[in-house]
Amino acid sequence: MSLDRATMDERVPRDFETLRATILDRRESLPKRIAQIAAYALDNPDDIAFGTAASIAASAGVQPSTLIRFAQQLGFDGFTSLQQVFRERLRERNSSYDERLLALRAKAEGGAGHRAIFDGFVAAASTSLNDISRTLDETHLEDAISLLAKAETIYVLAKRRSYPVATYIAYALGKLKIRNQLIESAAGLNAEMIAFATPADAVIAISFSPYAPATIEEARAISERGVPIVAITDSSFSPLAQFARVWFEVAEADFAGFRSLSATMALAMALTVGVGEKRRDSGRKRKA
Amino acid sequence: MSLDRATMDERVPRDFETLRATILDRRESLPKRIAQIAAYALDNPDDIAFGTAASIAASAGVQPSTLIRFAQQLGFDGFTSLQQVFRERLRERNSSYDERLLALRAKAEGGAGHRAIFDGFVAAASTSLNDISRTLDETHLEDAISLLAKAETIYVLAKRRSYPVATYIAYALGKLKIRNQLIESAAGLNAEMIAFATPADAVIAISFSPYAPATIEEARAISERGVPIVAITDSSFSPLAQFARVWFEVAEADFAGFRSLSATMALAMALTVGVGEKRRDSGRKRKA
DNA sequence: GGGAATATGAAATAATAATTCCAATCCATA
DNA sequence: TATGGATTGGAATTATTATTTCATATTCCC
Repeated sequence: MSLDRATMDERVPRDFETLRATILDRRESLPKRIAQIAAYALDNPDDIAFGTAASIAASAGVQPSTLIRFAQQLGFDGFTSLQQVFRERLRERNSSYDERLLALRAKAEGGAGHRAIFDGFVAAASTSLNDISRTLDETHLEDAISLLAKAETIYVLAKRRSYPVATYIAYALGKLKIRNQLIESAAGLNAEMIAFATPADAVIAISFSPYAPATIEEARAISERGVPIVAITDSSFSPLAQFARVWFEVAEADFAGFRSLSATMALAMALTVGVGEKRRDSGRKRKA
Repeated sequence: MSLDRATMDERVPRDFETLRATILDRRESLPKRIAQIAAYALDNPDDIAFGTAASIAASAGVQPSTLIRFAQQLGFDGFTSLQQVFRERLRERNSSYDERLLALRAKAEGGAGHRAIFDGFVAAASTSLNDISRTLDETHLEDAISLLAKAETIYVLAKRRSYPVATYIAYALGKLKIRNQLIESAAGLNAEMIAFATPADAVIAISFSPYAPATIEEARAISERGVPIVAITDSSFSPLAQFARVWFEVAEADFAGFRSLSATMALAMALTVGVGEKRRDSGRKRKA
């Protein structure tokens, strides 16, 4: 009976996500001006974190007192404690991209737990994506897609660490109804498989140091038959590069001895979908 | 003759990097207490951004007046304007990551070229990594690793879109000399393969909506034999979740109809390497 | 349409925080 | 070691900012 709001009401949201959820939840039932400041808060969280009650109120087009009522309605005892939540968010969202990576990597290297391992792989993947995004050569991409789009059958060649990428390419090509053939080693019939390839086909070959000898050998064999190769590899000294018509240099970061595949995956998907689009377009053109 | 400091001195550093450089540059020539607060500022920039002059001074072990002198020595007219620089830094930092993603995604959606496709996949991968990094449940990770580390043989079960992850897990487990078996569908001997599994083994199963019927069916069969399952899937309604001892919810962003695998890959690698570490540790303990 | 409950605006007040000032201390140099 | 200048500590002062209060407006329900 004598329990007041603060005691009987829900707990005060202590982190931004909870706060956000609470606000969205109550949106309908809030008075006009309070709703106005609520919307402003979610749209401009940085302003709430740094501004003064007066400046924020002015930007949102309300009175400072309304801002304080808003905070109280959420269970805080004033604007200041509401603001803390917005500031905490900025601290934790520790996130210049680079700094977040550094933090992740530091945690991964310093920390001992399994979470640290996970962070390490996330950091490696992010770094790789970042790198390739900066360095990818657009003309190479166009060239590779043109080349592959003309192929009757696309052969996909990769072993060991790169094999997952090959299977994903094969999956995606299949989905897009593009004829393709994964050169697998299980049955030992690779040589025969390669013998079917003609210069009207094309190959996507993927290999990173230490280059799987089988990949190199098969790439050589297939290039000698005049089949054009698009290679994804990690340096210009790669043996794959010398057989390739077009090749991409992808630097993958590693963690705990395992390199990320994220950049290679992104490139592989871009090639695949790019070929799909190109075929659709030229199909349309031919009909038109 | 009548030119005062503010007029004749160097420009006031307006951005954090310049400020940082300025401080580092003068480090040697600063008086003791000022140097103390300078070091503190570079080490704890967030505290400067959010704290009050008094609280910061206390943390750094100096008087508030020293803090103000420090600001003035750098050319600011007081602590407040120095603080602005630290706040600005946080603002820009935050937006940079999100804005970069937004920019990428905008280019990907707006742009027509093949580069746009590539950007789309990079953005999808980054988003996924970001999400999983926030949402991953650490206790699940520990539970899953413990469970898998005890297994005699780890079975890996995934089809179609998830298959690349399975092959990478199998590759990595092999590298770490952990006995494992990829449940492949090629030869149609899956049922027999599953029949070898015992409760002393464990399974990593991966499936996303639309769930490959074979994966679900095999997961059911193997769980009925009492073999514990660690599942990676995309929602609590996933049929995989009901068979699993531990399961992870991974939300992958998609682009052009193909979902990213980057988050799943990172998690898969963390599990794999985590198991490797756990086994090494307990092996050591047993010997000791 | 009238009246109570609720919401809002604006200014007064209280709290908090930045800045200044001055005495005390430290340090280099003669 | 004495002396002047620079540096520092701590309290007084000033400025800024949050909060409260109260009068007014709006809304909702009977």
